[in-house]
Amino acid sequence: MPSTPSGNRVAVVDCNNFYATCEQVFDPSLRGRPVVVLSNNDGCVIARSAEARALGIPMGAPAHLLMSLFRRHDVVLRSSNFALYADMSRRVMQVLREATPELEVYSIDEAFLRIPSFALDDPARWGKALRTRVLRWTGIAVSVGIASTRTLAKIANRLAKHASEDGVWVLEDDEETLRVWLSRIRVEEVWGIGPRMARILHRHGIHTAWDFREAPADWIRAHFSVTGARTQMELRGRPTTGLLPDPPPRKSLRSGRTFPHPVTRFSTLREAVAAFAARVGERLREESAVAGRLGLYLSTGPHRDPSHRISDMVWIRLPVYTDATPLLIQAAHHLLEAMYRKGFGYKKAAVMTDDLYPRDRFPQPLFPSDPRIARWRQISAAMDRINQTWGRDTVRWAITGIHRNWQSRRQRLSPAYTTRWSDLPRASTLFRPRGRGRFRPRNGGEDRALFPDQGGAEWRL
DNA sequence: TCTGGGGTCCTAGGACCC
DNA sequence: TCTGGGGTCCTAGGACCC
Repeated sequence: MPSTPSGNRVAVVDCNNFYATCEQVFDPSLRGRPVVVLSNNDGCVIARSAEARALGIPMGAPAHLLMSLFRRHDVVLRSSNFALYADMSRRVMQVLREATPELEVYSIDEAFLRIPSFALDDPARWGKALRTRVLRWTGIAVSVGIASTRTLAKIANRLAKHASEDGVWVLEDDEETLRVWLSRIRVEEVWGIGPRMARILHRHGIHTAWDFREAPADWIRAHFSVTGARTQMELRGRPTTGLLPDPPPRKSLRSGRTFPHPVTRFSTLREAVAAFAARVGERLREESAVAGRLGLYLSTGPHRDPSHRISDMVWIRLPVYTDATPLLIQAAHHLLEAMYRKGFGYKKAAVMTDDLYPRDRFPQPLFPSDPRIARWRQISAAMDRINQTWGRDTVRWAITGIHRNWQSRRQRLSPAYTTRWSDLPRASTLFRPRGRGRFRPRNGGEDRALFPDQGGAEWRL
């Protein structure tokens, strides 16, 4: 099939069934079996292996409703193990980074890539080579969608998953090709069109991606603002944004949980909220950022009686831009005292910060700030260093609780294969894709012991 | 007995200013 | 005290994403 070389080609590379695949890579006994990864509290299905998908297990379904199905088909259940997935993600992205001059990491399992100019003549071949390389070096199968805009590339990626033999799809953007393929994509499957937009569109007889592309532009703009207009432009082959190779600075940070049981006691809530605030502090310092506002969210979850239902969110301005954990905890507790209502069973809580600035150039306060804050910063940073060396929560603030019975159930957790020494798999159990592949060491450092042989064929794309 | 966690962007509307 | 035009900044909340 001849392809038209084009100066503007974007690929989206997306890991297939990412969490489930990560579990299978490190536990060979899971390969070929239906594997389901569960959300926090082992609550609902957030990932399925191909085998589990084939059983008709729906995404997002509450796990307890599916227990008999799980038993009948001997489905393997796993609690989500984000330390493992994040580490595997980093490895995949590293392989991608070596294959393109421009890469935007879009999510834990997905990235946008600019196709290198030498590959523009035959992007499909390049895509296949890339896919092979990722599979051999990480054990993760990916799908590659290639087109002239991100939105079209996302559609190409769907086609790669569902209509292609080799996991790669190049979607040309001539009128005829687009008419054929966009007519087969339901409008709610288009990136950027959610349930609300879809409802309105269906009411107006717009059911497919092609219908949406062909709808009057001013009507789209009037009903769905610039967001909808941009999506339409992209479906017409006109890019509306470039890639963002350097991740832009974060604008907000949050930490929170759904509790395994409703929490009524103030003291328990106080512990949990302190722990979330402490986690936000850690993240701020990791990102070298300071926050100007802090918010607290409390919710009882859905309740039969609306008078027993709470879903509150309150923000306060911090006295200074800060990343000092004690100050964040104080602020969160201040909000909690104002918001807490006796007699309610709280199911969720979260601490969030926004108005973030880089630490080295944040707005200076008019008056010198409390000298204790500098001290708190030092203590927080010292605790970070200890925890980085010896593992998360080696030292922590006493107020964040000892027993922590508000914490999630994670009864089916896989080992931290790649990030905890004691959980390293033995060489004999290691996954060896195609018999010859090896994992690449991420930095020539700690996993050299795990993957001593980093040789293998030279790869050229 | 339930149904995760963490983000971004856009718009409307109020407060405030000249 | 009233009038109007024109602007900025901030925040809440909705919608969407993975």
